[in-house]
Amino acid sequence: MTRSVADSPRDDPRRAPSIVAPPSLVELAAATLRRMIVGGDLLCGDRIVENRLTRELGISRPPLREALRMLEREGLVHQVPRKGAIVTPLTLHDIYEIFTLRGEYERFAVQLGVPVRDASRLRRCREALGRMAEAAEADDEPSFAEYSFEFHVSIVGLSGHRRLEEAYRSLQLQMMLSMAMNRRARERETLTEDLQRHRRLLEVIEGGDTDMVLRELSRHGDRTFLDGIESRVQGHTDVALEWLRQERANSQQLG
Amino acid sequence: MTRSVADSPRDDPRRAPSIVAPPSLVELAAATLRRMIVGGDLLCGDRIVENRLTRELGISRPPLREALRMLEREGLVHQVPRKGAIVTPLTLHDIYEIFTLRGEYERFAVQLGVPVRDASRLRRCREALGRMAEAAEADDEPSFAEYSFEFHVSIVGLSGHRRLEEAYRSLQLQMMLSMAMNRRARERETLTEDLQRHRRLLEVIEGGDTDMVLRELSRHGDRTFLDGIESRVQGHTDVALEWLRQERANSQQLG
DNA sequence: GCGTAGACTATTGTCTACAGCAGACAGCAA
DNA sequence: TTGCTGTCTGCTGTAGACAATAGTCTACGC
Repeated sequence: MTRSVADSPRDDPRRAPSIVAPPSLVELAAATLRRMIVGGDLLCGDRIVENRLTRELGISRPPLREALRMLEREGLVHQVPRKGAIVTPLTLHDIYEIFTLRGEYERFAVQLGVPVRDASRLRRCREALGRMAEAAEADDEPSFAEYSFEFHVSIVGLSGHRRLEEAYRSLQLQMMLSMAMNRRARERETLTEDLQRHRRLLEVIEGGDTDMVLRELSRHGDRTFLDGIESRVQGHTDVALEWLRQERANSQQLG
Repeated sequence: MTRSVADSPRDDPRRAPSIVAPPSLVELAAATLRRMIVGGDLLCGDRIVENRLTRELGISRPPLREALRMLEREGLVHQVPRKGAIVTPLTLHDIYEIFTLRGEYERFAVQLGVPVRDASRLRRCREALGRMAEAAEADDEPSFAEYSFEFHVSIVGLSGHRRLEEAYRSLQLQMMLSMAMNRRARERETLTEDLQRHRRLLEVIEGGDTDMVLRELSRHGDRTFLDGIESRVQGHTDVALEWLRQERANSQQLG
């Protein structure tokens, strides 16, 4: 794995392009933790004991604690004073929040970024898609998920809106966390089919018709994930249940 | 000042309601730093030297560093490995990003939250407005800004969407940072006029007509702040300049 | 006079150690 | 046997110290 799904964006235009990007233990620890969480090594609600992790990662507590603070603000970790940290437990309401907000981010990004002005941004999408294809070829599901993540972020990146992209990246991580709860749901769909969906999306984007992209996005969603979700999580608020009903109705209508 | 604009939300429903909420030095340091930054004690681009701050705040470096990590993810502070931290410098493009994304957040929140279902959420808005009125009465501008901040956050809180509210809170802090760059612009408008604007907004919200709230919001903006902004910041991208032109055209048309 | 190499200072990155609090368990009493 | 209380262990919160690196200033050579 050459680049983690969880690395901080290194392409901040404010920083002069340096030949070497010296990593700090904090960033490395944060990246590793993100991988562990979205990869399913740590499940929702699991306690995160600092001493144990320092042994596993081979670092001392201060950098680990700073990394935990970062993940806390990203929403992957929940810290309670004097009681420690746990992987954020997700309720159905949380999943409702994650999906709806992600939808808004994507919609706004497409409105800003399509038709595409900057060719280099499109290249970034194509590269991610290319890596997805390679991973699908090799039947390497972790890598596929990683590059799928990068692909979606790069789509939002078309907007040229860094804050939007960063917010989206953070939320997308939470989405991967929620999906780590039930991997089985995704197995129904083959990597190849998934790849096709993404390829079609990029084609529509290159077409430049904003509305058509929005329609394609609305049917793009990972709705298979939502099947039977109520039985696997708690926190069933009214709005969340209502949203779930709507999503399923749309899903049937479209596909 | 009983409650900082920068305090973390204590009303997380996942945490059992405890009699005492023991503060940690990290949170206290983060709150203090936020106040210093949005209050204008630290200006954009100012270096943040850890040792100096530990002396000023009377704490040691580890909690301060953790606080800095939090502010970094909030976008108020920019850290470069082995070179230290600075208060995030803002370009015109940054201001474009902050304003546009904030607008999207507010729009989405209103769509979800108006008409209001939960009366307790409305009470929160009214309380913030009440405190604004008190501050205006006393001609206490810092407090007024603080409660205005809380008012806007509580408006977004009507949506019942915690992640949206948190993202909005973070962005609103950056907006206050950008406004700290030129306090003069706001002096033209009296606190009373400002209060009236907010009061009208809340009335429209209580009316329950979503579209009408959106219209009111679109003319609510702090556009006086944008006057002559180009000369005070750098980073003039094309999209940012185009946006600025649009904003001014809308501003003239509406008011 | 200008450029460069060296040392020095200031600042960040990291680690170890100690203090304080929370939860668990055992012992005692009713 | 059940409930309470005291102790005890493990964890987090914080502090201070050490190591490493970047920036700067000075002195030397060309």
